[in-house]
Order: sequence, then C-alpha cells, then structure tokens
Amino acid sequence: MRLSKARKACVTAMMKETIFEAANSVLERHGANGLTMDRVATQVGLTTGSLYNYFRDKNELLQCFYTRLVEPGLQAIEETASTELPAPQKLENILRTAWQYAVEHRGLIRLLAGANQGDEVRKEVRPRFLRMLTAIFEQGIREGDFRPHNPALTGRMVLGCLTELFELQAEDASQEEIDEYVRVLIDAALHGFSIHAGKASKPAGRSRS
Amino acid sequence: MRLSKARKACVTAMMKETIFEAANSVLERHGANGLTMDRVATQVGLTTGSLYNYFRDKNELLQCFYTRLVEPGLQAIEETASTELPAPQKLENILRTAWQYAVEHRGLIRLLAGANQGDEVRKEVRPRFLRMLTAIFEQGIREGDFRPHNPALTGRMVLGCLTELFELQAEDASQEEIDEYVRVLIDAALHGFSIHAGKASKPAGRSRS
Amino acid sequence: MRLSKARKACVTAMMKETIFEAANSVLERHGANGLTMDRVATQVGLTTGSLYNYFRDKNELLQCFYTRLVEPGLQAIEETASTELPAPQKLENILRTAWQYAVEHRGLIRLLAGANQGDEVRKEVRPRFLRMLTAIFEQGIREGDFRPHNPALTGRMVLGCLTELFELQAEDASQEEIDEYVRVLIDAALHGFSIHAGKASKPAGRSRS
Amino acid sequence: MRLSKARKACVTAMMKETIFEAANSVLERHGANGLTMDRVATQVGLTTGSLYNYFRDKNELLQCFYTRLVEPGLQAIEETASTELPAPQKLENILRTAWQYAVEHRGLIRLLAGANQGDEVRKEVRPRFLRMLTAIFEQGIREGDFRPHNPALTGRMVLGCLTELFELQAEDASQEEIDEYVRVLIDAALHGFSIHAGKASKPAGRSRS
DNA sequence: TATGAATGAGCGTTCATTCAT
DNA sequence: GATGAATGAACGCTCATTCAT
Repeated sequence: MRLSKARKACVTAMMKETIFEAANSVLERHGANGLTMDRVATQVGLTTGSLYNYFRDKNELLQCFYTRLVEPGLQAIEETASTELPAPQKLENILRTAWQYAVEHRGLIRLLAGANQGDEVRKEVRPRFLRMLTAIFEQGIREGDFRPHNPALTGRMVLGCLTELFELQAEDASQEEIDEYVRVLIDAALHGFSIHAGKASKPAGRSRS
Repeated sequence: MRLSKARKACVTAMMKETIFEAANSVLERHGANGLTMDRVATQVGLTTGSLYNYFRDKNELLQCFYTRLVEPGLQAIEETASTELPAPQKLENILRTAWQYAVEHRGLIRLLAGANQGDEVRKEVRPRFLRMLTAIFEQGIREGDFRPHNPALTGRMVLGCLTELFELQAEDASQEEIDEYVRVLIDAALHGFSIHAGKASKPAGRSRS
Repeated sequence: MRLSKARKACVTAMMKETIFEAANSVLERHGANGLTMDRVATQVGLTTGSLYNYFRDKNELLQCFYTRLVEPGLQAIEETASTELPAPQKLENILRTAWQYAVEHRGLIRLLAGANQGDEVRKEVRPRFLRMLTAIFEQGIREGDFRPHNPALTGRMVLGCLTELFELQAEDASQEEIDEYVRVLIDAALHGFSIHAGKASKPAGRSRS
Repeated sequence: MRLSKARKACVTAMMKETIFEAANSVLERHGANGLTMDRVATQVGLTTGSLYNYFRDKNELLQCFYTRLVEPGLQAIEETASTELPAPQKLENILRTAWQYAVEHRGLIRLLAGANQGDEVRKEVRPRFLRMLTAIFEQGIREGDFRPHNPALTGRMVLGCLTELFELQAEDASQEEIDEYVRVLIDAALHGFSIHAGKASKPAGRSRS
C-alpha cells in the first residue's frame, strides 16, 4: 500500500515531467501563443482533460517552466556569478552556462520570448538576470577590469546579446558558431572592435592580417 | 470615369492608412495580443466587417506594418548606412535613427516583440537589419576601424542591444537614459570595457565626450 | 444614418428581448442548472457565439432577469404595498400581483429556485420581498388588524406560501385553483382554521404558552 | 462460502453507508452544485472510480438520500401523523419533527433546495409530504377543529412555511427563533392574525356550513 | 475490490471572418 | 462601401464515467 503510494507519486511525477516536456516541444514548434492545452495533450497522447489530472490549470503548467527550468538555471548561473573569478571570466562563464541551458531547453526561450503566456515567468527572469549582469559589471569596474560606466546599461546590452544568442540557436546554428559568438562577445566587451584598441592585447595574429 | 476610378483608389489608400494607424494605436495601448480587428474597427469608427473591404484578412493588415513602417524605417536606416561615413559613426547614426523610429512608432515595437502576430513581419525585418549591420561591420573592418572578426556575429549583437534599447523605451525610460545607452553601446563597440584596453591609444579619459 | 442607428439600437433591443425570452423558456424547460448559453442560442436559432453580440456574458443575461422581471415586479408589488389600504387587503393584492407576475414569467421562478445560477438575483429578491411582507404585518399589527406577533416570521411564512403558489402554477394548476389558494391563504392569515376561532374562546393572550 | 457472501454484502452495505454520509457532509459544506463525485471520494478516503463499485452512478447515490434520509424521516413524520391526536397537535408535532430532521441532516435540505441534482428525490418527497399534510387538515376539518376548506391547499401552505423554516435554519437561526417560528405558524394556522379573530368578519356563511 | 489514469461531452467565452442588405 | 448580424473553430476548464491493472 505504502509502496504503491510512493510508486504512484513517482509515476505522477514522471507524467508531469512528460507533459512538461511535451509542452516544451509544443513551445518549440508553435511558439508561446501556440501553446495550447490541446496540443500539449495530443503531443503526450492524451486528451485535454487528462492534463488536468497533473496540473491544476495551464498556469500551473507554465509555472513549471519557472520551477524546473528558470529557477535552477538562474541558480546555476548565479552560482557561477558568485565565484571568486574576475568579472570578465565570470561573464564568459555565465554566457556559456546560459547558452548551455538554452540548448537543453529550447522551448523555454520561446516562452520567454512570447508575449502573453509566460508573462509571469518573464517578469521574474529578466530583472533577476539583469541584476546579476549589472552586479558583474559593477565588480569589473570595482576591480579595475572595466572602465567606469553605467553597469546597468551594459548589463542590458549583454542581456540583449544573450537573447540573440538564443535566436542564433533557434536558427540551428552550429556549436562552432555559438562558440565563436560567445568569444566575440567577450572579446568585444573587453576590447571593443577599435583597431587601435587592443594593440598590446592582440600582439600579433588576427588583428593585422 | 477614369478620374473617379483614380479618386476611388486614392480614397481607399487613405482609408487603409487610417485603419493602419488605428491598428498602430491599438497596438500601443493593448499590445500584440490585444490587437483585435474589433478594437481596430472601433478605433477607426468603422465596423469590424468594413475592415475587410480594405484588407483581405488580419494578416494583410499586419503586413501593412511592414510596408508602411518597417520598410521606410529600414530605408531611412539603410540610407544612413549608405553614406560615406566611417563605420563607427554609421553605427551610432543607425542606432539613433532606429531609436527615433521606435519612439515615433511605439506600436511597431510591441508588434515585433509579440510572439505570434507579427511573425511574418519580424521574419522580414530581422535578416534585413542583420544584413545591414553586418555590412557596416564589414566596412569597419575593411577600412581598418574595427579589428577583423566575424561581422555577422557582431551584427547580431548590436541587434540584440538594439532590442534592449526598445525594451528600455517600453519601460518608459527617460531620454537621458536612452542617450546614455546609445553612447555606452557605441563606446563598448569601439573600445570595450577593459581598462587596459587603449592604454596608450587613449591616453586620457573617455573616448567620447 | 441617424435613423439607421436608432433602428439598430431598436433591433438590438428586440433581439435582447428575444434572447431573454428564449432564456426564460429554457429556464422553464430545463431549470436553472440547465440554462446553457448553447441551449439559449439554439432556442433563438442562433449560434452560441452570437449571443455575445447582445450580452457580454452569461451573467449579464442573468442580470436581465433582475432588470426586466424582478425589479419591475418588485416595484409593482411595492407600489401595491405602499397604498393606503389596510394590511390584509394589501396582502391579498400583493399575492395576486406576485402570482400574476409568476404566470407571465414562468422561467423566473425556476431561476429563483435554482441553486447556483441566479444566486445574485435571488440574493436580492428574497430579503426585499421579506422586508415588504414584514412591513405589512407590522402595519397590520399597528393598525389593529393583526394580533401582535413577530412580523418577520409571518413575513417568512407568507413568502413560503407564495413559493408554493408558484409551485402550484408550475404544476399547471387552473386559474380557479390559484384563486382559491390565494383566498384560503388570506383567510388563514386572518382567521386561521380553528373552528372556535373568534368565539371568544381566546379571551386572553396567546393560544400556546 | 455462504457466510463470506453474506459478510460481503454486509461490508458493501456499510461502505455504501459511509459513502453516503460522506456525500452528506460534502453537501453540507459545498451545497448541491458542489457535490462532485470527486469530493465525495476524497471525503471517504477512496478514489472516484471506487465509488462506482457501490453506486451505479451519481444518481443512485443521490437516490440514497431518499432511501436513508427522506424515507425514514417521512416515516417518522407519518408515524406522528398516524397517532390519535387532534389535527392541530399533529401539525405541531410534524413541524417539530421535520425541523428536528432538518437540523440533523443539514445536507439533505441543501439537496432538496438544489435545482437539478436532487430533482428526483424532491419529486418523491413533495407529494408524499403534501398528502400527509392534506390528510391532517382533512382530519382537522372532519373532527371539527378546522373550518371546512380545501385541505390540499392548506397542506401546500404549510409545506411552503416548512420550506421557509429550513431556509431559516440555513441562515443559522437560533433555536429560539426556530421555536418561535413554529409557534407562530401553529398559532396562525389555528387563529390567524385577525385581532377580531373572525367574530364579526365572518358573521355567517362559510364558517359553519 | 481499489486504484488511478483516461476519457469525452459539455460549458462559457473569444475572435477572425463572411455576407445579405 | 458600410453595416451589423451571424458564424464556427478554438480555447481553458470541469466532471461523471470507464476500465485495465
């Protein structure tokens, strides 16, 4: 009896997972506004009504994206951000971690990009992300890695670039492209593109060819 | 007879314009998902059905955003881009022009930000914008203003930053904030934030004052 | 143009009336819980969605019962109650008026009897009716027509009897039966059924101590 | 084998009882329209599906209210009614018994008051109650306690007043109020409220014939 | 017999779209 | 051309009911 109860809970949890992944996949294919309970159900091979055995309502399913993806993702990233590394290194790590996340959960991005549906999720994610990036730029300035500037704005920029990174991935870019994107972004953040800029930092090689 | 025909065409065109502007205003107030034919009609002072005398369907109305806003906007920007200026200056001009556009057509941004509705429009705008930005970076590299790098990627980044600029405006940021954002962005593009960056090349202070 | 606008308003009003009557008839046939937008629509010969051209939502349609039936009905009855007649006569008039109303709007009663749907309506009607009946008994006591007693309770009783009157009508009772019911009710209110009633058998005080 | 069969039947019967009581309690808490199989199951500690081992469908469960509550209640009342007491006394006893019942089974009243759900139950209860009350009035008339009149109608009235009594209780009236209500009702039935108590108002005619 | 997962019909509601006038 | 009434598909959600295990 007790076993079966535990088993049930487990099965239910797995089902929630399955449904959630179905939602994710629907999200990937149809975007935030195309995320229909019906489509999700079909994707799992269920009827619409059955979903409600696992989620009280659509919102709870959506919340799931937050609980299962956003929250741990953000935490992972925030962990990265709370290391002792210098700001530029942190930035790179964060970008890579975020991108990694995006790769594994392609649907999430479309939800975050969506207009109506994931509003509550997005409302949470953006400012949190922004705060974190801002903090990193603050650190960079404080520690002398970055020139003084308004870190809230640069935080924003990186967020924008990150969004584009997701877009890149949505377009099925290769791993190499992604890698390069991150590299170039970090590089730009550090030295910009002015040719006079990195004289020393890029002693030879690329800069002149 | 021919005259009346011409007049008719003209009147129709004006009406389309009116409707389109109504849609724009609805977009501003209610966002992409709140853009219903009904609301548009009410805004113009027509009936829902009447709209279909001017636009085959909602999509065609949406297309209008492309024709009337995006297209001229892009053209303005592309003009800016086709001047003889050096790339960095172009970049700044473009950003300012784009931002100006966003200010004047707040609805457009909400459409582009929306998930489903303006998909086709967005599908057009992005690559074109991207191409242009890429070209500028190519120019900058060619002319020795920028270090060699993959310009398609930097174009993307700027596009991302631009999107954030729009977001900034959507949050009702002040003119000063916007200005600063653009300045910082240009600055970053040129020199990055590394404090060691231009050690010699930038002996004193900020690059842009 | 102006004419057509007026005409439209008129036509709309008539349609609302039609729909409302359909709702009424659905109510009669299927009871409060069977009052479906779909059924109403079918009854009118429309699609469900069309109803929403006339009523914002189901609740507004329900409100209509209050506005069109309950309110004027109660007002008519309250007018009856505010005349200069002695209480017993008022009582009779009220019962007759109420019954008249019930005859003309059979659905209303089922709504009032319903559990969920017409809750808001009923929440208004009962206390108002109760207050009125109570007032009449108060008057009757004050003017010496009725023996002193708790008029709130007798008000309740009459309300209960009235409900039964409606039930009677729901069972398709004949006019004669109804008439008799009212007569007997009035009679009972006045003299009760005790055969010894006025004899003097109750020289002092209450019958039951 | 036979024993186990009997035991089985017994266990089943007890389970039905349990479920029924759960339904009752759900009814009390959530009203007629809130009576869902799911809630009942939860209340018993079973699964929804299990209920169907004991009741073919929801209706059969509802029927149970008739068998277990209404039937014995009516029988108790009918017993009261079949005593040798004079009609007025019977009336009072019945009212008190009915009220007692209502107190003990608050759920039942909510079911009877509900619109759809308990329809079949109500369809049974009303006429039976009516018949009984009618019989009492017949007796009263026969034995000379009541003036001659149509007893079916007065039965109805008392039924209506009884319903209001239930309503009173649903509003959480105090025991005193209830008592007073019954007292006043009996009083009214006997003597009405006319202060002249019929002395002159009914000089001749009906009262004696 | 209990379970619990699944069903399917139904509800209220929205909205792009059509069409006779 | 404008109207406005009507449509129908879709959506989120509920709940009685079924059935393999």
